[in-house]
Amino acid sequence: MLEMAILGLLNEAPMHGYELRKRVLALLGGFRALSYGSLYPALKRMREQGWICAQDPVDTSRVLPADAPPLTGKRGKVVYALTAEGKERFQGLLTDGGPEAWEDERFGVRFAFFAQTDVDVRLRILEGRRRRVEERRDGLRASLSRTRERVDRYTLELQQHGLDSVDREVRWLSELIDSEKVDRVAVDGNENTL
Amino acid sequence: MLEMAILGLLNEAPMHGYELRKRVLALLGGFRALSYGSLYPALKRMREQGWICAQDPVDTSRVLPADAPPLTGKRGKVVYALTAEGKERFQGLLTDGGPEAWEDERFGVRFAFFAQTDVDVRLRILEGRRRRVEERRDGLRASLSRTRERVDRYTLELQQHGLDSVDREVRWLSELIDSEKVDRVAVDGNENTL
DNA sequence: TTCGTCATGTAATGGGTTACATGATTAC
DNA sequence: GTAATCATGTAACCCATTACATGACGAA
Repeated sequence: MLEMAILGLLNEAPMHGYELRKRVLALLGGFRALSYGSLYPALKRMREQGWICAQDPVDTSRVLPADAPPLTGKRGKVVYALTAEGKERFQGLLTDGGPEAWEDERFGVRFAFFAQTDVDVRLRILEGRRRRVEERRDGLRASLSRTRERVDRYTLELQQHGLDSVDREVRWLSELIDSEKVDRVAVDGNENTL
Repeated sequence: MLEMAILGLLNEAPMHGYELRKRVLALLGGFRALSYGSLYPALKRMREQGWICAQDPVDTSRVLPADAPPLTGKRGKVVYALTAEGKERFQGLLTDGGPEAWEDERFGVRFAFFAQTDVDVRLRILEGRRRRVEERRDGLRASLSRTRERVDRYTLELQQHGLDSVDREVRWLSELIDSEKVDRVAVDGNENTL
Protein backbone atom coordinates (compact mmCIF):
# COMPACT_ATOMS: atom_id res chain seq x y z
CA MET A 1 0.00 0.00 0.00
CA LEU A 2 2.61 2.48 1.12
CA GLU A 3 4.84 1.32 -1.70
CA MET A 4 2.34 2.13 -4.44
CA ALA A 5 1.45 5.46 -2.89
CA ILE A 6 5.11 6.47 -2.80
CA LEU A 7 5.79 5.28 -6.34
CA GLY A 8 2.72 7.08 -7.66
CA LEU A 9 3.48 10.36 -5.95
CA LEU A 10 7.14 10.33 -6.96
CA ASN A 11 5.97 9.53 -10.48
CA GLU A 12 4.28 12.93 -10.54
CA ALA A 13 7.29 14.79 -9.14
CA PRO A 14 10.43 14.16 -7.06
CA MET A 15 10.06 15.27 -3.48
CA HIS A 16 11.47 14.81 0.01
CA GLY A 17 10.16 12.54 2.74
CA TYR A 18 8.37 15.08 4.86
CA GLU A 19 6.36 16.36 1.94
CA LEU A 20 5.73 12.83 0.70
CA ARG A 21 4.13 12.01 4.03
CA LYS A 22 1.73 14.92 3.79
CA ARG A 23 0.83 13.99 0.22
CA VAL A 24 0.18 10.36 1.12
CA LEU A 25 -2.06 11.49 3.99
CA ALA A 26 -4.00 13.81 1.66
CA LEU A 27 -4.20 11.09 -1.00
CA LEU A 28 -6.12 8.75 1.26
CA GLY A 29 -8.28 11.50 2.69
CA GLY A 30 -6.44 11.69 5.98
CA PHE A 31 -7.99 8.43 7.09
CA ARG A 32 -4.98 6.83 8.61
CA ALA A 33 -1.90 8.37 10.09
CA LEU A 34 1.45 7.67 8.53
CA SER A 35 4.40 7.83 10.87
CA TYR A 36 8.01 8.54 9.96
CA GLY A 37 8.82 5.24 11.51
CA SER A 38 7.16 3.53 8.60
CA LEU A 39 7.83 6.08 5.88
CA TYR A 40 11.61 6.31 6.12
CA PRO A 41 12.26 2.59 6.43
CA ALA A 42 10.00 2.12 3.38
CA LEU A 43 12.03 4.67 1.43
CA LYS A 44 15.20 2.90 2.51
CA ARG A 45 13.90 -0.47 1.35
CA MET A 46 12.79 0.96 -1.97
CA ARG A 47 16.18 2.58 -2.48
CA GLU A 48 17.82 -0.78 -1.86
CA GLN A 49 15.47 -2.35 -4.39
CA GLY A 50 16.54 0.25 -6.93
CA TRP A 51 13.06 1.74 -7.43
CA ILE A 52 13.93 5.16 -6.12
CA CYS A 53 17.09 7.19 -5.67
CA ALA A 54 18.00 9.87 -3.17
CA GLN A 55 19.65 13.14 -4.11
CA ASP A 56 22.73 14.05 -2.08
CA PRO A 57 21.65 17.01 0.09
CA VAL A 58 25.18 18.50 0.00
CA ASP A 59 26.13 18.09 -3.64
CA THR A 60 22.68 18.14 -5.26
CA SER A 61 24.03 16.94 -8.59
CA ARG A 62 25.01 13.64 -7.02
CA VAL A 63 22.85 10.66 -6.19
CA LEU A 64 23.33 8.91 -2.85
CA PRO A 65 24.30 5.24 -3.18
CA ALA A 66 21.76 2.83 -1.71
CA ASP A 67 24.12 1.81 1.09
CA ALA A 68 25.09 5.36 2.08
CA PRO A 69 25.63 6.08 5.80
CA PRO A 70 22.74 7.79 7.68
CA LEU A 71 24.23 11.31 7.30
CA THR A 72 24.98 12.18 10.92
CA GLY A 73 25.58 15.79 11.86
CA LYS A 74 24.62 18.35 9.24
CA ARG A 75 21.60 17.08 7.39
CA GLY A 76 19.50 18.66 4.70
CA LYS A 77 16.48 17.80 2.62
CA VAL A 78 16.85 14.52 0.81
CA VAL A 79 14.95 14.61 -2.45
CA TYR A 80 13.72 11.25 -3.70
CA ALA A 81 12.97 10.42 -7.34
CA LEU A 82 11.85 7.37 -9.30
CA THR A 83 14.44 5.36 -11.24
CA ALA A 84 13.62 3.67 -14.55
CA GLU A 85 12.95 0.44 -12.62
CA GLY A 86 10.69 2.36 -10.27
CA LYS A 87 8.63 3.73 -13.15
CA GLU A 88 8.37 0.23 -14.56
CA ARG A 89 7.30 -1.12 -11.19
CA PHE A 90 4.60 1.53 -10.89
CA GLN A 91 3.32 0.81 -14.40
CA GLY A 92 3.20 -2.86 -13.44
CA LEU A 93 1.10 -2.11 -10.35
CA LEU A 94 -1.18 0.08 -12.46
CA THR A 95 -1.87 -2.75 -14.90
CA ASP A 96 -2.44 -5.36 -12.23
CA GLY A 97 -6.15 -5.67 -11.51
CA GLY A 98 -5.69 -8.84 -9.42
CA PRO A 99 -7.87 -9.88 -6.45
CA GLU A 100 -5.97 -8.01 -3.76
CA ALA A 101 -6.56 -4.77 -5.67
CA TRP A 102 -10.14 -4.61 -4.37
CA GLU A 103 -9.45 -5.50 -0.77
CA ASP A 104 -9.84 -2.78 1.84
CA GLU A 105 -6.19 -1.95 2.32
CA ARG A 106 -5.33 -1.67 -1.36
CA PHE A 107 -8.48 -0.30 -2.94
CA GLY A 108 -8.04 3.27 -1.76
CA VAL A 109 -4.57 3.58 -3.23
CA ARG A 110 -5.52 1.81 -6.44
CA PHE A 111 -8.45 4.16 -6.83
CA ALA A 112 -6.33 7.22 -6.13
CA PHE A 113 -4.35 6.48 -9.28
CA PHE A 114 -7.32 5.56 -11.47
CA ALA A 115 -6.70 8.52 -13.75
CA GLN A 116 -3.53 6.74 -14.88
CA THR A 117 -5.19 3.31 -15.04
CA ASP A 118 -6.63 1.62 -18.12
CA VAL A 119 -10.45 1.59 -18.42
CA ASP A 120 -10.62 -2.21 -18.44
CA VAL A 121 -8.50 -2.51 -15.34
CA ARG A 122 -10.59 0.16 -13.65
CA LEU A 123 -13.75 -1.80 -14.39
CA ARG A 124 -12.27 -5.07 -13.16
CA ILE A 125 -11.25 -3.46 -9.89
CA LEU A 126 -14.54 -1.63 -9.37
CA GLU A 127 -16.56 -4.75 -10.06
CA GLY A 128 -14.34 -6.85 -7.83
CA ARG A 129 -14.69 -4.27 -5.12
CA ARG A 130 -18.44 -4.23 -5.49
CA ARG A 131 -18.63 -8.00 -5.17
CA ARG A 132 -16.48 -7.78 -2.05
CA VAL A 133 -18.66 -5.14 -0.43
CA GLU A 134 -21.83 -6.96 -1.44
CA GLU A 135 -20.61 -10.09 0.31
CA ARG A 136 -20.12 -8.07 3.45
CA ARG A 137 -23.55 -6.51 3.06
CA ASP A 138 -25.21 -9.89 2.66
CA GLY A 139 -23.40 -11.28 5.68
CA LEU A 140 -24.45 -8.29 7.72
CA ARG A 141 -28.05 -8.50 6.51
CA ALA A 142 -28.23 -12.19 7.38
CA SER A 143 -26.76 -11.63 10.83
CA LEU A 144 -29.13 -8.72 11.39
CA SER A 145 -32.25 -10.67 10.49
CA ARG A 146 -31.03 -13.56 12.64
CA THR A 147 -30.33 -11.52 15.76
CA ARG A 148 -32.99 -8.81 15.57
CA GLU A 149 -35.19 -8.85 18.69
CA ARG A 150 -32.64 -10.95 20.54
CA VAL A 151 -30.01 -8.23 21.04
CA ASP A 152 -29.78 -4.87 22.76
CA ARG A 153 -30.41 -1.49 21.17
CA TYR A 154 -26.73 -0.64 20.71
CA THR A 155 -25.71 -3.82 18.97
CA LEU A 156 -28.64 -3.34 16.64
CA GLU A 157 -27.77 0.30 16.06
CA LEU A 158 -24.14 -0.59 15.27
CA GLN A 159 -25.09 -3.32 12.83
CA GLN A 160 -27.72 -1.14 11.17
CA HIS A 161 -25.24 1.70 10.74
CA GLY A 162 -22.71 -0.73 9.30
CA LEU A 163 -25.30 -2.05 6.89
CA ASP A 164 -26.25 1.46 5.78
CA SER A 165 -22.59 2.22 5.16
CA VAL A 166 -21.93 -0.78 2.95
CA ASP A 167 -25.22 -0.14 1.14
CA ARG A 168 -24.05 3.35 0.33
CA GLU A 169 -20.71 2.05 -0.84
CA VAL A 170 -22.37 -0.45 -3.17
CA ARG A 171 -24.48 2.32 -4.71
CA TRP A 172 -21.43 4.54 -5.10
CA LEU A 173 -19.50 1.77 -6.83
CA SER A 174 -22.46 1.00 -9.08
CA GLU A 175 -22.62 4.60 -10.24
CA LEU A 176 -18.90 4.61 -10.95
CA ILE A 177 -19.19 1.33 -12.87
CA ASP A 178 -22.06 2.65 -14.97
CA SER A 179 -20.20 5.80 -15.86
CA GLU A 180 -17.08 3.78 -16.74
CA LYS A 181 -19.16 1.63 -19.07
CA VAL A 182 -20.60 4.67 -20.78
CA ASP A 183 -17.09 6.03 -21.26
CA ARG A 184 -15.83 2.74 -22.59
CA VAL A 185 -18.60 2.45 -25.14
CA ALA A 186 -17.97 6.02 -26.20
CA VAL A 187 -14.30 5.21 -26.74
CA ASP A 188 -14.08 1.82 -28.44
CA GLY A 189 -17.54 1.71 -29.96
CA ASN A 190 -18.78 -1.86 -30.06
CA GLU A 191 -17.11 -4.92 -28.45
CA ASN A 192 -18.23 -6.08 -25.00
CA THR A 193 -21.34 -3.95 -25.26
CA LEU A 194 -23.39 -6.88 -23.89
CA MET B 1 -9.39 -4.34 21.19
CA LEU B 2 -9.37 -8.13 21.01
CA GLU B 3 -8.90 -8.27 24.75
CA MET B 4 -12.06 -6.33 25.55
CA ALA B 5 -14.09 -8.26 22.99
CA ILE B 6 -13.02 -11.55 24.54
CA LEU B 7 -13.65 -10.39 28.09
CA GLY B 8 -17.05 -9.03 27.14
CA LEU B 9 -18.19 -12.14 25.34
CA LEU B 10 -16.94 -14.49 28.06
CA ASN B 11 -18.72 -12.27 30.55
CA GLU B 12 -21.99 -13.26 28.88
CA ALA B 13 -21.17 -16.95 28.82
CA PRO B 14 -18.17 -19.33 28.85
CA MET B 15 -17.30 -20.65 25.42
CA HIS B 16 -14.53 -22.24 23.40
CA GLY B 17 -12.11 -20.50 21.05
CA TYR B 18 -13.72 -21.40 17.75
CA GLU B 19 -17.09 -20.05 18.81
CA LEU B 20 -15.49 -17.01 20.39
CA ARG B 21 -13.98 -16.14 17.03
CA LYS B 22 -17.34 -16.25 15.28
CA ARG B 23 -18.91 -14.13 18.00
CA VAL B 24 -16.14 -11.53 17.82
CA LEU B 25 -16.56 -11.36 14.04
CA ALA B 26 -20.32 -10.90 14.38
CA LEU B 27 -19.84 -8.34 17.14
CA LEU B 28 -17.91 -5.99 14.90
CA GLY B 29 -20.19 -6.56 11.93
CA GLY B 30 -17.78 -8.83 10.11
CA PHE B 31 -15.61 -5.87 9.21
CA ARG B 32 -12.26 -7.34 9.92
CA ALA B 33 -11.10 -10.91 9.86
CA LEU B 34 -9.80 -12.50 13.02
CA SER B 35 -7.34 -15.32 12.56
CA TYR B 36 -6.61 -18.14 14.95
CA GLY B 37 -3.05 -16.93 14.90
CA SER B 38 -4.11 -13.91 16.89
CA LEU B 39 -7.01 -15.38 18.85
CA TYR B 40 -5.27 -18.31 20.51
CA PRO B 41 -2.12 -16.43 21.54
CA ALA B 42 -4.42 -13.76 23.00
CA LEU B 43 -6.28 -16.40 25.02
CA LYS B 44 -2.95 -17.78 26.19
CA ARG B 45 -1.75 -14.35 27.32
CA MET B 46 -5.00 -13.68 29.13
CA ARG B 47 -4.81 -17.02 30.88
CA GLU B 48 -1.30 -16.17 32.05
CA GLN B 49 -2.58 -12.84 33.33
CA GLY B 50 -5.23 -14.66 35.30
CA TRP B 51 -8.22 -13.02 33.59
CA ILE B 52 -9.58 -16.20 32.11
CA CYS B 53 -9.29 -19.90 32.85
CA ALA B 54 -9.54 -22.91 30.59
CA GLN B 55 -11.57 -25.99 31.39
CA ASP B 56 -9.73 -29.29 31.08
CA PRO B 57 -11.24 -30.99 27.99
CA VAL B 58 -10.69 -34.48 29.48
CA ASP B 59 -11.81 -33.99 33.06
CA THR B 60 -14.31 -31.15 32.62
CA SER B 61 -14.51 -30.52 36.33
CA ARG B 62 -10.86 -29.46 36.39
CA VAL B 63 -9.32 -26.14 35.33
CA LEU B 64 -6.15 -26.19 33.28
CA PRO B 65 -3.21 -24.44 34.94
CA ALA B 66 -1.94 -21.37 33.07
CA ASP B 67 1.34 -23.10 32.20
CA ALA B 68 -0.25 -26.33 30.96
CA PRO B 69 1.40 -28.13 28.03
CA PRO B 70 -0.21 -27.62 24.57
CA LEU B 71 -2.23 -30.87 24.74
CA THR B 72 -0.63 -32.87 21.95
CA GLY B 73 -2.44 -35.90 20.65
CA LYS B 74 -6.11 -36.22 21.62
CA ARG B 75 -7.58 -32.76 21.88
CA GLY B 76 -11.08 -31.66 22.70
CA LYS B 77 -12.96 -28.42 23.06
CA VAL B 78 -11.35 -26.10 25.55
CA VAL B 79 -13.99 -23.99 27.24
CA TYR B 80 -12.80 -20.61 28.49
CA ALA B 81 -14.41 -18.65 31.30
CA LEU B 82 -13.77 -15.36 33.11
CA THR B 83 -12.11 -15.44 36.52
CA ALA B 84 -12.97 -12.93 39.24
CA GLU B 85 -9.99 -10.82 38.11
CA GLY B 86 -11.25 -11.03 34.54
CA LYS B 87 -14.67 -9.74 35.54
CA GLU B 88 -13.00 -6.93 37.43
CA ARG B 89 -10.82 -6.10 34.46
CA PHE B 90 -13.86 -5.98 32.17
CA GLN B 91 -15.74 -3.71 34.59
CA GLY B 92 -12.67 -1.47 34.64
CA LEU B 93 -12.63 -1.22 30.84
CA LEU B 94 -16.36 -0.50 30.86
CA THR B 95 -15.90 2.44 33.22
CA ASP B 96 -12.92 3.87 31.36
CA GLY B 97 -14.09 6.57 28.97
CA GLY B 98 -10.55 7.76 28.25
CA PRO B 99 -9.33 9.29 24.96
CA GLU B 100 -8.40 6.04 23.24
CA ALA B 101 -11.97 4.83 23.71
CA TRP B 102 -13.13 6.95 20.79
CA GLU B 103 -10.34 6.16 18.38
CA ASP B 104 -11.16 4.03 15.35
CA GLU B 105 -9.74 0.76 16.60
CA ARG B 106 -11.42 0.87 20.02
CA PHE B 107 -14.71 2.62 19.39
CA GLY B 108 -16.45 -0.32 17.74
CA VAL B 109 -15.77 -2.64 20.66
CA ARG B 110 -16.60 -0.02 23.26
CA PHE B 111 -19.88 0.65 21.51
CA ALA B 112 -20.71 -3.03 21.26
CA PHE B 113 -20.83 -3.19 25.06
CA PHE B 114 -22.70 0.08 25.58
CA ALA B 115 -25.69 -1.74 27.03
CA GLN B 116 -23.49 -2.56 30.02
CA THR B 117 -21.89 0.90 30.17
CA ASP B 118 -22.91 3.79 32.39
CA VAL B 119 -24.87 6.62 30.70
CA ASP B 120 -22.25 9.23 31.57
CA VAL B 121 -19.44 7.13 30.17
CA ARG B 122 -21.48 6.48 27.03
CA LEU B 123 -21.97 10.20 26.53
CA ARG B 124 -18.29 10.96 27.09
CA ILE B 125 -17.30 8.39 24.50
CA LEU B 126 -19.92 9.41 21.95
CA GLU B 127 -19.00 13.07 22.27
CA GLY B 128 -15.29 12.29 22.05
CA ARG B 129 -15.94 10.18 19.00
CA ARG B 130 -17.95 12.94 17.39
CA ARG B 131 -15.17 15.48 17.96
CA ARG B 132 -12.72 13.03 16.43
CA VAL B 133 -14.83 12.45 13.34
CA GLU B 134 -15.57 16.17 13.01
CA GLU B 135 -11.85 16.89 12.96
CA ARG B 136 -11.46 14.46 10.11
CA ARG B 137 -14.42 15.98 8.32
CA ASP B 138 -13.00 19.48 8.63
CA GLY B 139 -9.60 18.35 7.39
CA LEU B 140 -11.23 16.63 4.45
CA ARG B 141 -13.40 19.65 3.67
CA ALA B 142 -10.40 21.98 3.77
CA SER B 143 -8.36 19.72 1.54
CA LEU B 144 -11.28 19.38 -0.85
CA SER B 145 -11.83 23.12 -1.21
CA ARG B 146 -8.08 23.60 -1.66
CA THR B 147 -7.63 21.00 -4.38
CA ARG B 148 -10.94 21.17 -6.22
CA GLU B 149 -10.41 22.05 -9.91
CA ARG B 150 -6.74 21.11 -9.62
CA VAL B 151 -7.17 17.34 -9.40
CA ASP B 152 -8.58 14.56 -11.53
CA ARG B 153 -12.12 13.20 -11.36
CA TYR B 154 -11.22 10.12 -9.33
CA THR B 155 -9.31 11.88 -6.59
CA LEU B 156 -12.25 14.24 -6.25
CA GLU B 157 -14.73 11.39 -6.25
CA LEU B 158 -12.77 9.56 -3.52
CA GLN B 159 -12.50 12.62 -1.31
CA GLN B 160 -16.16 13.49 -1.83
CA HIS B 161 -17.24 9.98 -0.91
CA GLY B 162 -15.01 10.09 2.15
CA LEU B 163 -16.53 13.40 3.16
CA ASP B 164 -20.06 12.07 2.72
CA SER B 165 -19.19 9.10 4.92
CA VAL B 166 -17.83 11.14 7.80
CA ASP B 167 -20.79 13.52 7.48
CA ARG B 168 -23.13 10.60 7.86
CA GLU B 169 -21.19 9.33 10.87
CA VAL B 170 -21.37 12.73 12.57
CA ARG B 171 -25.13 12.82 12.07
CA TRP B 172 -25.47 9.28 13.39
CA LEU B 173 -23.45 10.14 16.49
CA SER B 174 -25.45 13.31 17.05
CA GLU B 175 -28.69 11.37 17.02
CA LEU B 176 -27.29 8.87 19.51
CA ILE B 177 -26.04 11.67 21.75
CA ASP B 178 -29.42 13.40 21.70
CA SER B 179 -31.24 10.25 22.61
CA GLU B 180 -28.75 9.53 25.41
CA LYS B 181 -29.38 13.00 26.82
CA VAL B 182 -33.11 12.48 26.76
CA ASP B 183 -32.65 9.19 28.61
CA ARG B 184 -30.36 10.77 31.17
CA VAL B 185 -32.75 13.58 31.95
CA ALA B 186 -35.55 11.06 32.27
CA VAL B 187 -33.48 9.11 34.78
CA ASP B 188 -31.78 11.57 37.12
CA GLY B 189 -34.09 14.50 36.69
CA ASN B 190 -32.21 17.77 37.01
CA GLU B 191 -28.36 18.16 37.18
CA ASN B 192 -26.44 18.84 33.94
CA THR B 193 -29.64 19.68 32.12
CA LEU B 194 -27.92 22.68 30.46
C1' DT C 1 15.95 33.86 21.86
C1' DT C 2 12.78 30.78 21.87
C1' DC C 3 8.93 28.59 19.78
C1' DG C 4 6.77 26.23 16.08
C1' DT C 5 7.23 23.57 12.25
C1' DC C 6 10.17 21.67 8.95
C1' DA C 7 13.13 17.67 8.40
C1' DT C 8 15.59 12.95 8.85
C1' DG C 9 16.22 9.02 10.75
C1' DT C 10 16.66 4.48 14.34
C1' DA C 11 15.20 1.01 17.92
C1' DA C 12 12.00 -1.29 20.44
C1' DT C 13 7.77 -3.10 20.28
C1' DG C 14 3.19 -4.65 19.15
C1' DG C 15 -0.39 -6.64 16.88
C1' DG C 16 -1.78 -8.70 13.40
C1' DT C 17 -1.64 -12.20 9.18
C1' DT C 18 -0.35 -16.42 6.58
C1' DA C 19 1.05 -20.88 6.46
C1' DC C 20 1.59 -24.89 8.79
C1' DA C 21 0.48 -29.10 11.65
C1' DT C 22 -2.92 -31.86 13.82
C1' DG C 23 -7.07 -34.12 14.98
C1' DA C 24 -12.48 -34.71 16.00
C1' DT C 25 -17.12 -34.76 14.37
C1' DT C 26 -20.93 -34.62 11.23
C1' DA C 27 -23.41 -35.22 6.95
C1' DC C 28 -23.74 -37.29 2.59
C1' DG D 1 -15.47 -43.60 3.19
C1' DT D 2 -14.77 -39.06 2.28
C1' DA D 3 -15.59 -34.24 2.28
C1' DA D 4 -16.79 -30.32 4.96
C1' DT D 5 -16.54 -28.03 8.96
C1' DC D 6 -15.44 -27.95 13.67
C1' DA D 7 -11.48 -27.32 16.66
C1' DT D 8 -6.71 -26.12 18.65
C1' DG D 9 -2.61 -24.50 18.39
C1' DT D 10 2.59 -22.77 16.70
C1' DA D 11 6.14 -20.28 13.93
C1' DA D 12 7.65 -17.15 10.70
C1' DC D 13 6.85 -12.90 9.11
C1' DC D 14 5.16 -8.20 7.89
C1' DC D 15 4.14 -3.78 8.54
C1' DA D 16 3.04 -0.20 11.29
C1' DT D 17 3.32 2.57 15.60
C1' DT D 18 5.60 4.83 19.55
C1' DA D 19 9.37 6.82 21.54
C1' DC D 20 13.59 8.58 20.89
C1' DA D 21 17.56 11.43 19.05
C1' DT D 22 19.05 15.09 16.22
C1' DG D 23 19.17 19.26 13.80
C1' DA D 24 17.73 23.48 10.42
C1' DC D 25 15.02 27.59 9.60
C1' DG D 26 11.81 31.38 10.04
C1' DA D 27 9.00 34.42 12.77
C1' DA D 28 7.51 36.70 17.18
